[in-house]
Amino acid sequence: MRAFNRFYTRVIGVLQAGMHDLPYSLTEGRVLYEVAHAGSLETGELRSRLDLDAGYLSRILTRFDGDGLIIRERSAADARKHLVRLTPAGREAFEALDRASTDDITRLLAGLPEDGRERLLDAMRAIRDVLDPPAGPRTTLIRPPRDGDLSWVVHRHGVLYAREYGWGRDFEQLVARVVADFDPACDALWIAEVDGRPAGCVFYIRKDGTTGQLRLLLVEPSARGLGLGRRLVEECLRHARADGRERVVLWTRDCLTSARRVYEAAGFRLDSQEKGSENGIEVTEQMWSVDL
Amino acid sequence: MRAFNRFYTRVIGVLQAGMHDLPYSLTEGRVLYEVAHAGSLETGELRSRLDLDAGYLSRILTRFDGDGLIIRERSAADARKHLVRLTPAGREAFEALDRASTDDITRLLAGLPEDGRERLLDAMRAIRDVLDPPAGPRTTLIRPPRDGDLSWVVHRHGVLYAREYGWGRDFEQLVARVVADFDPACDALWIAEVDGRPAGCVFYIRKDGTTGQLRLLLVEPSARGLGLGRRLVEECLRHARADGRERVVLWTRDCLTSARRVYEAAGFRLDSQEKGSENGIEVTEQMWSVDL
DNA sequence: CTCTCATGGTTGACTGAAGCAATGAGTTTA
DNA sequence: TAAACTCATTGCTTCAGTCAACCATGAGAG
Repeated sequence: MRAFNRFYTRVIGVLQAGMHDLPYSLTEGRVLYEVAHAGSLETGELRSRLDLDAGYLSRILTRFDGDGLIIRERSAADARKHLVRLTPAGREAFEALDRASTDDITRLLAGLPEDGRERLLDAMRAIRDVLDPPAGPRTTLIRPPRDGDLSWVVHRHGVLYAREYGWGRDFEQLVARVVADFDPACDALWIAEVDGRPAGCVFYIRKDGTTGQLRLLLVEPSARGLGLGRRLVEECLRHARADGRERVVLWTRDCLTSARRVYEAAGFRLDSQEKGSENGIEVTEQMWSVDL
Repeated sequence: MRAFNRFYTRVIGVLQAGMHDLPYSLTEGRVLYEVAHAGSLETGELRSRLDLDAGYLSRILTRFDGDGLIIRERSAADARKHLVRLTPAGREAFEALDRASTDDITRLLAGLPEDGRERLLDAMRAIRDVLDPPAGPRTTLIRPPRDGDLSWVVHRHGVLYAREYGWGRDFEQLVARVVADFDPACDALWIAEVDGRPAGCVFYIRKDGTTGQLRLLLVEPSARGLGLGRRLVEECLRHARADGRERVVLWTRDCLTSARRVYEAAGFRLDSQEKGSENGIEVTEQMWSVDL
């Protein structure tokens, strides 16, 4: 991590060096940025956003005012406070700055291989998500599948169960078979999204007679505790009723305790279980069902 | 990307703020770091590594010398140059600095959720790999499959072909079926690695009689041009011979031009082709074979 | 209504980081 | 051996940013 910090400090340094021909320091640029994006802003707000010293900010604003980039005026509500907004000249200065920065980044990105940009942006998003999880309630959504979801399902099952329970090839193939046999004409699949990215899934499979089967319920560790498991199961049962089923069954293993709680809450009851083994690991297969 | 830069500047700032009780500036810390890691270093080398002004560096070194952290001595080979190395006190100062930095990072990481650390480090590695690809020749390897590879195969096929050719659910299910039907007792799979990470694959499927089939040849865009496709196909044919096959066949589509070149180079010839359509997109299915 | 105190902004003085340029010691080359 | 060059040092300067004193305004108590 420290190696990365050293490295990235240098990257940022290189990008900023490219902007040295413009007459604004980094901090001044940030001020312009904030004011440009807010339209009109109290200086106090500006100060706290950029974590600047009041005196320093005052001087910067005085200079900007002198250069005709901004207009400062007293707040009508509280004459102690000042409001700041950009003049046309200020907006132009901001846009020049913005353009210079965009150019630098474009130049950097242009030197990258095909898929590099995407990987870069993915990784950056991941870092932000980890270090500074978006505060407010995360937006969740249960939706029908799209292209790409099936391979996502296989991949995440493989990765997560390998990590959490050590299940290997047999399990991956089992998942692949379910996905391969999935028939959109009579089966169904829902994907749970958190903030626009897949975070869980469940399959509904139409069995013979009046029975349906729930399969491959998964919720990403990072998305647990949001009630997605419950909603996925509910969606599945609702669909089963609409599909004329009288009963839904599912297979699971005793080690999947959090899934079990979801099944119980949805009305499933344990019908039978038997011990088996996979790759030398003891597992207890369970069969659950619910009457609709 | 700019949002990330702003964000990460703040992260680095926070980490450095935690070290403010120590009497060294960021640059001084970097100097200590370089000298500590190099053992003994010419000041010129130091200057170019850290990209410092000669005067500024001279002053820093003078101060360090005064504080008894380093020893400066003239180079025996060229008395204009100076050599710098740490005194025991200097090493101790460096270690204190190092410890403070480690502590800060540990504290930051401790506040993260379970899988966060891993995602963070993965993402950081990805960013470095993209922005500053390890120079020397990349190490490549063709190896038998491990746990997790099957789901990787499904996932990358789904993602890459969706991106490059717009193939969707049908193709994902086709791949899933191949993976589900894969029988390690008579079939085979090889994974190509670049720098220790999966970058390609190929399946060998034993067909009836004396025929084998090559399936799901894939090389990541970032790993193309390294000859991995050729090596995967060779591995597959070698195995087919060892498995007593007289002939290996494969299906492909005419739009996969780079794969075609690999097949031709390996001795495959086009047997037949027919037009079809998938999701409304025209495709030409081709059948190739090679006699062993 | 006015006095007091809190808040917000401004200004002057100051510090530390860092760059520039002149200087001098030492080295290489014509 | 003199000229050209390299390298470290030092004085001067700039710039970013902090601190503290000060002034204007607003809010609440008597």
